[in-house]
Amino acid sequence: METQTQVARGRPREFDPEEALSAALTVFWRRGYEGASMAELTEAMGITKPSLYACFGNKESLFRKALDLYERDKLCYMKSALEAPTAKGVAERLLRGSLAIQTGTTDPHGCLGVISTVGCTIQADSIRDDVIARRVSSDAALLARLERARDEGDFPDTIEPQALATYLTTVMQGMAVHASAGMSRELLEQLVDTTLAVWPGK
Amino acid sequence: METQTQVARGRPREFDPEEALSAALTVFWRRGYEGASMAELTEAMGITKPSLYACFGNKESLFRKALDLYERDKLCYMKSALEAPTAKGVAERLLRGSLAIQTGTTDPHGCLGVISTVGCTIQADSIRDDVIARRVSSDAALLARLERARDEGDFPDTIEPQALATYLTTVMQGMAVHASAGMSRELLEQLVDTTLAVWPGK
DNA sequence: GTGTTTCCATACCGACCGGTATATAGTAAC
DNA sequence: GTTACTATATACCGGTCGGTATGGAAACAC
Repeated sequence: METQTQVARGRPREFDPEEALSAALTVFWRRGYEGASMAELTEAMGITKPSLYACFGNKESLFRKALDLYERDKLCYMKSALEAPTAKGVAERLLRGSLAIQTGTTDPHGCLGVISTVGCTIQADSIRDDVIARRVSSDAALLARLERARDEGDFPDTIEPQALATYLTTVMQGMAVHASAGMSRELLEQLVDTTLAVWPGK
Repeated sequence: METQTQVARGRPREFDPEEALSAALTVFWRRGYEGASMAELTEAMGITKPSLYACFGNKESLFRKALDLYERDKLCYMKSALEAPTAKGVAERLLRGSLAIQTGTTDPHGCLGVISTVGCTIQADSIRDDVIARRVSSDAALLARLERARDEGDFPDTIEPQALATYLTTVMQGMAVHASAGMSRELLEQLVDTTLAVWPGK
């Protein structure tokens, strides 16, 4: 069986796919899936439409690859956040991590997942479902972490881990909406502080 | 000066503008401003395009009228919520009111304001700004109410009324995102209970 | 060099977008 | 009835959408 990488033949491409994908991610982030036109995408990526289709498939395929990049580069803080020693520590890392992403100076404000979930409406149902499915899997990890925290006595037994997980993701999503609407970083930091101030337990 | 209402002349319209507007609101609610096509709108409203344009102007004007209807019919609970005796009472009325709207059995799930804020991207900046402006004005009323609550000792002085207002609207917006994503009413009720359980003060 | 493969650029495709011109049908005033 | 006026229905407008056919340019193997 031939496992060797195929030898390059013919004219090599003149652009870097990763850079182009990063540019596409920025456009999707700012415009949403349906709001991003192929014209704006190709211009931001610095390539022409045939090059885009040859390299990334169609628009939907491009979006999924951009979503992969988003999870890998922007949502990596979530995994490490779950390693905090207490439930409140997890919450703080998640909230501050969300804040950092959603109010960055270079990237668009808001959360790509929220934008895609709320904004995709028409034929993009499969996109929407995909984004929601990804969210579900990350929520499951958070739930498992909070169940452990409950066993370790991080918060009162009167509060269900599921309820606390839903509550925390709700604050993060609401923060994304506020960030999309242009709320200042100072107010969003105040929001994080308030959420932590009312947080039950340690 | 002639203040009498103008006498009807010519052929009267065959549809009820309020019913048509209500149908348009449902479409905008489910699809967002840009996702709602004139074809889908006219079909849902049961009228043809010329009738729509003659009665409601253009798409943007129709949306603003639908937004007025939304505020009048769906967001009316907000005003009465501010009349609750304590800050926690205000929060509970707002949260349960949001929940009722966003998980209704007939209307689409989620909040039209959030959908319009997050989803409008391209040429619809004026729509977006309008929705955000309306939100700002209602937030100001909430802030004033919470300042009074602070003076009345409803919650500790360590928490700023502004911070608490931002926090509460954040939970409501996050709830709208979850509702748009299809979260069950049971989980959302649990979310409301949790938010009230951790609420600071009375 | 030649042949082959692949990339890039342009022009184009059908479909749909928001919006409208035109013609017909229907109602009120007279 | 006639006239004036307005709603409706159909067909259509230019523009943009996502996606592609075509032709030439560039780099590989030989």
